[in-house]
Amino acid sequence: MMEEQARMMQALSGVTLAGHSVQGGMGLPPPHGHEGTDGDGRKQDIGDILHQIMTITDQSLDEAQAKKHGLNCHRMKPALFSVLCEIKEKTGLSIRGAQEEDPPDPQLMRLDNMLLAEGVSGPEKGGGSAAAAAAAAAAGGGADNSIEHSDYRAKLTQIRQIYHTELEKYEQACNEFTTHVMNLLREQSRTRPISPKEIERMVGIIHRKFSSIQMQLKQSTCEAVMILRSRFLDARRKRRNFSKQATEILNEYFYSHLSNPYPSEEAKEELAKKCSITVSQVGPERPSPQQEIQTSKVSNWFGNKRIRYKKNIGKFQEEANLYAAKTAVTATHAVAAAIQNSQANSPTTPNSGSSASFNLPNSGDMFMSMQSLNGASYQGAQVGANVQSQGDTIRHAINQTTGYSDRLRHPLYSPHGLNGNGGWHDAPTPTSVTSPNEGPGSVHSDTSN
DNA sequence: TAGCATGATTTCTC
DNA sequence: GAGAAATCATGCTA
Repeated sequence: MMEEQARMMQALSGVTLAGHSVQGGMGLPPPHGHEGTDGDGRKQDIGDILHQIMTITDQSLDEAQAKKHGLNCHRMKPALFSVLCEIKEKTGLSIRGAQEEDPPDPQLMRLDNMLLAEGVSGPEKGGGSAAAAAAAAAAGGGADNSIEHSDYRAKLTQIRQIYHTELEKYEQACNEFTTHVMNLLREQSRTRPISPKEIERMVGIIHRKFSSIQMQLKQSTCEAVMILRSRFLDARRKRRNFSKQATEILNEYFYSHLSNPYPSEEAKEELAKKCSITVSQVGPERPSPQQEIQTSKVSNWFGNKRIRYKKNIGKFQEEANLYAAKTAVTATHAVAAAIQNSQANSPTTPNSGSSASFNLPNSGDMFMSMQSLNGASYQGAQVGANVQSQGDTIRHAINQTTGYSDRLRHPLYSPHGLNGNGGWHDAPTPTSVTSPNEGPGSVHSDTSN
């Protein structure tokens, strides 16, 4: 430091002051009239001043204050000050030259791009829609995942809000600190050679420091988004078993349509609605709409069931028999009740039975079984009005119950729909899918398969 | 905790 | 795009 000052002193004795030589170039009037000795006098004067500046720190506070005041009022002060500023500026420029041309930080660019892509930074447009859409595509469903998406979006919005709040805070703090430092430097510039450029430089340093803090914020925000994303994707993989009731409904449908276990979209929706009661709960929380079985889940279930059934018919035989027996009993009771009902009521008012909304057996299986139940074809049974009426009522009654009537014929139910290759597609597709007695709430079997 | 059950996902085919 | 088949990953139970 002392060496530097000495160098400056040395430089000052011959250096230019804003382009002019010290001697006669300062615009300062010679203190005394003798040209020959004036130069030496001024040099001595400047030397004195510099000596005083250099030794000011060695003195007591009071002495230093007094000397400072004297120096401030010295006639040479403005000139000397500008020279010092010039020297500082020159040295500063050489240091700065290397620093200023910083290439954009690739790490920062990556973070910025990611935040933009995730919808955290940049204009708000339903934050993270791209990510959510990607996740939706991965899930293989559209609207089915809307609930999860809304959760994801809600959490992303939270992150976005926190990010922007923190960013604002940082910017505010940066501005406040910058203003404070600028004021301080301006204040000090009265006693120290601080040029405006130097203040600018200082501001730049402060901004760089604050942007490094911002980078940390961006980094942690990115991490939060990644965690959220991975959790969201993991959540899709998590499963909870369907409730017993739901499984029974699905099984009933499956075994009643064993010749063609491909529910149509409507059937899937209906089944989804029917099964939406719950999925089995592990915790104490109550079922939410999120837990409702959706049509895609129904598709999954049927896909799994078909495959597993086909792979191990023997194992599922028991289950099939169980459902057959169970529903056969119900069906028999229903038939008996229907006959009784039809006899008690007016013969001209058929279909006055129950109004169950979910007619599982409105399928080819059911229609075929009706034929066998009547001991003749359905068409052949239409002999008289009463006969027809009774036939309709019985058929309706069975329709309203379960439709495992084909199993009434077979004490041990066999999967007649499976072909030799183990596929269902070549199975005898029911000729009539729309049973003559189809109700508005009935579920169709998918004939496209 | 192992082994089975089962819902979800991925890959491939038609 | 729907379904088959394989596979993954979690839930459940003995």
